[in-house]
Amino acid sequence: MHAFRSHTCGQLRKTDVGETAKLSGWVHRKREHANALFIDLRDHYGISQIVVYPNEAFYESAKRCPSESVITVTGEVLARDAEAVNTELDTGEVELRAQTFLIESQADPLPLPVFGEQEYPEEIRLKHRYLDLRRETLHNNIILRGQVINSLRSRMIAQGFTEFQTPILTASSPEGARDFLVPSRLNPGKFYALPQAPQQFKQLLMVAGFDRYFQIAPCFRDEDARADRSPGEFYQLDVEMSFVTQEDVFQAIEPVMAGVFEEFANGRKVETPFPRIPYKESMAKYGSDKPDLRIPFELTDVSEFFTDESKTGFGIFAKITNGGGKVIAIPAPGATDSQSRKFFDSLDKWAKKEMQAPGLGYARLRKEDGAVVSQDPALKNFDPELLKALLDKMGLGAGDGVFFSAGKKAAAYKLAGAARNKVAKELGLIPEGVFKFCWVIDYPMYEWDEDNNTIDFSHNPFSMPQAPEGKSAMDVLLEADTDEKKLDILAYQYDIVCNGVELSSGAIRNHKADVMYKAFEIAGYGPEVVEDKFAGMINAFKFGAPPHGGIAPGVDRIVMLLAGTETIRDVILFPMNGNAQDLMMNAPAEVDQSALKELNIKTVAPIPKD
RNA sequence: GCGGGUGUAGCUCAGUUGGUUAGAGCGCUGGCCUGUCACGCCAGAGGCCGCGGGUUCGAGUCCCGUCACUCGCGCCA
Repeated sequence: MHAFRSHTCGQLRKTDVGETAKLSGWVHRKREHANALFIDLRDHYGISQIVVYPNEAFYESAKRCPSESVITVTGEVLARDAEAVNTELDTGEVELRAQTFLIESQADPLPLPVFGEQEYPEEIRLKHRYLDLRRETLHNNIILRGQVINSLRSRMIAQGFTEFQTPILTASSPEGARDFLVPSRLNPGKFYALPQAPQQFKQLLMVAGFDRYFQIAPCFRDEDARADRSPGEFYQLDVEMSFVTQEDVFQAIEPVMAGVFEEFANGRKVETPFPRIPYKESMAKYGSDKPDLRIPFELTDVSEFFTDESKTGFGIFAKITNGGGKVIAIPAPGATDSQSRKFFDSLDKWAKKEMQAPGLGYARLRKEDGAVVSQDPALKNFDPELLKALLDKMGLGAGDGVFFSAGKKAAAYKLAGAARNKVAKELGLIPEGVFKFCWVIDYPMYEWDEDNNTIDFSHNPFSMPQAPEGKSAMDVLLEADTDEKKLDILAYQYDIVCNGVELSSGAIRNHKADVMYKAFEIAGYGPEVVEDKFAGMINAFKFGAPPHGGIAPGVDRIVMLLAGTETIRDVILFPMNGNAQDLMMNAPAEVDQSALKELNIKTVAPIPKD
């Protein structure tokens, strides 16, 4: 018989009754009864019940064996009596009567109980990740992750893509995030950067004629964490294709995404085809370029209703709208009927505290003398006809509520978009069990940089500017002789979004060197910047570059959506905490002076705050 | 960098307007129980109330500071 097991803990069935079996695993739970000790023995595959009778020499040792110790048990497979069958377990019709009992590895008292679905503090979970990973939910999430990646790979390969491995030690890449730097021993004073994405490499692969590239690519960005953004590193399904239009990229990727989501949906619906929403429309309707389409209501620009203070009796919004600002209405269907005043006040408080906004106005709508009115400040003194027009435009009536986000255009929409998500969540208006995707398209090429009062790239500087029939991208750039015209230029730049989670950006790339120089010139960068920062790529484009484009959906976020978890850490094996520290491995850490000396590096004390 | 929340037993939490010896459940230890499977019953151990300062006759509770974790803003095209 094998040294450790003849079967796994999830394997034994009624057909094995009478056989001698050997199982190894972790002591999951113990139950001592008057005349028998029951042990739930767990491994990766399942749980089997071990029964130990008091006449066995090892009874005391088994009884004292701490939870999560690893043991090996040999014994006879017994059928359970009908009333003793556990229908919850696949192995519940049988049990193993222990005849030998060996503790392979005894466990100390646990900092983190494995049994049960109790929530535990992040700090302890991360420090003892190997224990947390034994727990069912996390264990299953990680298995799911492996299956999803496998599915993505096969779907890409089936479409004629080839997987490539691009360098990890490379030069600073053009993505715009902070780089992780790696000092070079052989080149004193110089540094590699870890790739923020294999962007230039995949474009170079197109120049090299490989036509269809993909990679489950590790990416490194030194930016602060969020619930859906792991600090430091993440994986994306990096894709690039030659001789394609934007539509070709959509046709290639949409079936992959829809397919993998359907494969692991587990009863949840995936709506296809994915709607396409222009960026401008997305901002207007949802206040965001990552709209959650599950939410059954949209934003409305109601600025025009608030401009005349003599008709609204509400000076603040009049001042804002007359000063070029916006008032954006967020409906709260049924909230006046279903919620107390506290609900409305708490959203205002949330806007002030969490969003660091001036506030969120609200109005509760009730029927009085046949008309729908509100006694809350924003609408209280409204001209009746104007109020009716406002409510008609938004389709609101008695029993509903409405919130108002007011301020400069960008800030007003940003708060409104966040409020739309918040209101829908609190009112329980986000349906579970459905994945609603969309493509957000037609991103602007440039945006106004408020801080520096200049025009800058709004997204990826390597996107191809859109040009109408008969005109070239170069024509479009040359004709944009005012800031206004420059800001109107659209790019072949797109995002794919699912349930309000941004899965990926992508673009048809700018493969023409002259157009690239011109595009950078508009954003205020001379040719030397292009040549210095993006040397590898721009030089390659001078030797015959195919038109190409691609996309890079985030693997962690895909798994997160499929696993239904709130934080991205729940689909990552060994995540770092919010301060980008690995509490288990103790990283980052100081290193020996000798190592620094070899790298020609001296550290200095951190500059004290003020 | 900024803001919110949290911090009480190994873990999840309760702890009233400041008032005697800070509690419960889970876990742990010991005992009991003829079959449990979140077993049940009895008993026990376990606390710098995050840390530092202050107010007060008296602080888990109030004030100031600080640290940690977390959520968000900035940042991440």
